[in-house]
Amino acid sequence: MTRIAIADDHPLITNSIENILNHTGYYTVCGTYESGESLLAGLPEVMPEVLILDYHLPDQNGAQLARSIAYYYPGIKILVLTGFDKPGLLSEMLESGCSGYLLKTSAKTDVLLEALQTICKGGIYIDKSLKEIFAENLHRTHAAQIKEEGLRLTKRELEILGLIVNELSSQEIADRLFISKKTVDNHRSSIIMKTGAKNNFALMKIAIDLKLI
Amino acid sequence: MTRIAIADDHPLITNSIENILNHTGYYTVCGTYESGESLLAGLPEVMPEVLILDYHLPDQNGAQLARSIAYYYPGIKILVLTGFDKPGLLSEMLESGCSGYLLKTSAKTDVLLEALQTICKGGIYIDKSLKEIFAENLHRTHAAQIKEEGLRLTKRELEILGLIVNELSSQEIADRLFISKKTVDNHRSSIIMKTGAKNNFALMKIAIDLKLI
DNA sequence: CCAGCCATAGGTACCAATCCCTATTTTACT
DNA sequence: AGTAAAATAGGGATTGGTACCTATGGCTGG
Repeated sequence: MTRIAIADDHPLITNSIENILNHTGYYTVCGTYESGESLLAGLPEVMPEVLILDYHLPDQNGAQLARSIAYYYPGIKILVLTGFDKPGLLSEMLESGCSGYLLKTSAKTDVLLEALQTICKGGIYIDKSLKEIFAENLHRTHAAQIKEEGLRLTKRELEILGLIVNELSSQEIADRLFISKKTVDNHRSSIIMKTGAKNNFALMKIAIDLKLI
Repeated sequence: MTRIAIADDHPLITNSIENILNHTGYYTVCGTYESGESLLAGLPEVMPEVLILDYHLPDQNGAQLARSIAYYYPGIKILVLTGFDKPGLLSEMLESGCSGYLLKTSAKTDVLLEALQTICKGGIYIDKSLKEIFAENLHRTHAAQIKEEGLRLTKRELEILGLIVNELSSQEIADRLFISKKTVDNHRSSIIMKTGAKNNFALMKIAIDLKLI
C-alpha cells in the first residue's frame, strides 16, 4: 500500500481523489489538508510517499510550498494539480522539485492512476493535454516571428546587441571589435530604431526574447 | 510497425538507436539524417510517426527546427535527445512542440523504449534524471538566497529597482513616487553599490534573479 | 552595371546617469 | 529616550548614450 497525502482546499476534489485511490487497493490516503500551513504541520507525522498538491492553496504560493517540501523532504514525490495552465508554470513546478503536473480537467480516474504509477516508479508525469496548449502557442509565436521578419537586425547588429547586453560600454565594444566607438554608436542607434526600444532596459528585454542571453 | 526517423550528426548514435529499434519488432527506422537541412528535405517522403531529434545538429538550432516540424507536421511526435541539460531547455523544447526529452547519458535500451511507448500513446516523456538536476538546483538557489540576505536591498530600493527595469527614467520614477529626481538617483547609487552592478544591464540581470520582472 | 544595403567613421549638441560630496527628516529598534 | 538606518534632497563635475546629420568603400541581386 503506497501512502498518499492530498492538499486541496476544495473538499469535493479531496473526497473524489480519496475515493478513487481507496478503491484501487494499491494506494491509501494517509492525510488530507486544506491549507499550506496545515500541510506543513502534518507532513512530519504522516510522511507519505506521494503528495497530491493543489497549486492554488489559499494561504501559500504553490511553487514556494513545493520547493520547501522538496527541500526538506526529498523522499516525498509531488504531483501538482492545477485548475488552469499558465505559461511557465510547468517548468516552475518541475524546477521546484515536483514529479508530476496534471490539469484538474484531465484528472480522471485512469489519468490519475497512470500519473501516480509513473511517479512511484521514479518518473516524471506531464499532462497530455499540455501538448495541445503548446501547439496553440506554436501557431501564435510562428505568426509573431513572421511579423518580426520585417525589421530584422543584421548580423553585426545582433553581435553588437549581444555585447551591449553583456554589460560592455560602446567604447569597450569598439576596442574588442577593432572599430571606432562611433560605429558602435551608429549600430546601436539602428538597433534602437529597428526595435523601437526606448532605452537599455527595453534592449535587454529584446535580447532576452532573441535568446542572446 | 511504428515508423521512426532519426536525426543525429553522430553516426554511432544513429546506428545504436537503429539497432535497438530494429530488434524490437515493433519499430522500424524509416530514415536517418545528419543535418537539419537533410531532415527537412527528407521528411515529406518518409513521414514517420516519431522523430528522434538530436538537439545539437550542426546546421540548425534545435528548438527552431522542432518548432518548424511541429508546425508543418503536427502529426509527427518529436523525442529530443540532448547531450547535456541546460536550464530552460526542457521547457523550450516542450513549448516547441516536442513530446519527449531524453539526456543521451540515460538513453539506454529500456529507457528509450519506455519513452517511445509513452510518446506513441500520446503522452509526454521526461528523462527521470532531470529530477536530480532540479534537486541540485534547489539546493543552489536555497544557498544563494541565504547568501543574498547579507546585502539585501531595502523596500524602497527594491521598489525603485522594479521601476528602473520597467524602463522608467529617474525623472519618471520621481514623478510617480512624488519624490525628487535626486532621491531616486541616490537610491539608484545605493542599489548599484550594494549589488556591485556595473551598469543598467547588470541591474537588469539582478532584477531577473530577484524575480522583479 | 548600377541601385541599395551594410559596415565603416566623424561632427555636434543634448540629456540622462553617475560620482562625490553634504544635510535633514522619518522610521525602527533597543 | 536615544541611536542607527533609511528616505529624503541638493550642488557640481564628469561620463556615456542618443539624435541628427554627412560620407565612403564593399558586396549583392536584378
